[in-house]
Amino acid sequence: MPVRINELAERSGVSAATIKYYVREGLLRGGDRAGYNQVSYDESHLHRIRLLRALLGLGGLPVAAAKEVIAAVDDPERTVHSTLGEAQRAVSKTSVEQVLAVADELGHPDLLDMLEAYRAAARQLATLEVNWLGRTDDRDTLTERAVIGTILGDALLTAARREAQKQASATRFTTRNR
Amino acid sequence: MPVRINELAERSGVSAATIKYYVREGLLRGGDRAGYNQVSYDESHLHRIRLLRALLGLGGLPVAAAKEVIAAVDDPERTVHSTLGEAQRAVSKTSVEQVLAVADELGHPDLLDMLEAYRAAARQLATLEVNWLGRTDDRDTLTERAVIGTILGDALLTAARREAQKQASATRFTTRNR
DNA sequence: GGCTAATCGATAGTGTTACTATCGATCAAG
DNA sequence: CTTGATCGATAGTAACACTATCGATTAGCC
Repeated sequence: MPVRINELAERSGVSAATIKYYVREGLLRGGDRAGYNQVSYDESHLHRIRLLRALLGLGGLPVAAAKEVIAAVDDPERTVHSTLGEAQRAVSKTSVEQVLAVADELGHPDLLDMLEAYRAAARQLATLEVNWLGRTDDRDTLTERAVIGTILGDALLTAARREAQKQASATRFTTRNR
Repeated sequence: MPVRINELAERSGVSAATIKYYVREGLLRGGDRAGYNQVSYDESHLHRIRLLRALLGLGGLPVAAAKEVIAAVDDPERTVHSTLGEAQRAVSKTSVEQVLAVADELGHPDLLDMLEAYRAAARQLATLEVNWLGRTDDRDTLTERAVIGTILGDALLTAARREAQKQASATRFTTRNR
């Protein structure tokens, strides 16, 4: 179902101007030419825009970082492992060491005491995630799942954490003292 | 040890101009007046700047959100529970539902299958964190720990997750196929 | 006492990011 | 044959987080 830019804009929920911008920035393939002012977009463009919105919105990636992730997904030479690495690099803002250093500076060095628990939980989830990834055999789907698992997984985990904290804090700090 | 703005700038690592900006924006108390062009800052200002940098840097909060968190920390009327809630609100960008909806749109509705595992891990950590919080009795320290636990904990968890994923992906995708 | 350098608060300017709007040329569709 | 959509190029905008400059004043050193 080939469509023109305005319909693509409607379906994807981003403006035509923004689609042009994404094409300019190399985030999105241009449509297929069919005359001087006729270019047609298809399902694949729609899907890509949705992926982009997930990276930029939920993932909070800057456009430049999203571009690199997209490039990794599109590169048929890349292994799943290296695509996943690229996705991780894109979302990495801080290392464990940096976080602990800041905790130290703030006078709460005992944040370190929780590190092992965090690591254990992370290991457990990572195993699960890698299995989730591998549910498909198609290489393109697999690499896409790698970035989705990284980006959406991050968002999902922090959202779940907030829910759990809210719960834990409620039982701890409202039923008893303080 | 009362100091002037330039020394505070040096010690904290942010410029004098930025300190003035933070004061203007209500993120930082002004120093104590001691004459027309004499204002002195102390340890508490230094500590506050470090907290700010953690919120703005590691936490990635916009200045406006950091302001609200700071206000909650400073409000003696607030319970720990509500301060923690404020910190969570500030970092919340997405809910579990939103993330799952996006996964659906992208053609990976089975991300849902991992939700329970994420929730279980989150619950476990949340219990730990709340205990960690409660290691102090001082109310001010307690509320500060609430925001530090939320913000730095988020950063620490995602960093640990990346480490674990890297590991898991390496053993799964480089030793065998693909 | 005189001079230099620092400080004050106020206001204006800057660089970056992610779009958004406008343009003239061209063409599809009714 | 007219109307309206499209094209790519270029310029403009809004928000954000600072950063720089200003004239008035004064601390601190010789």
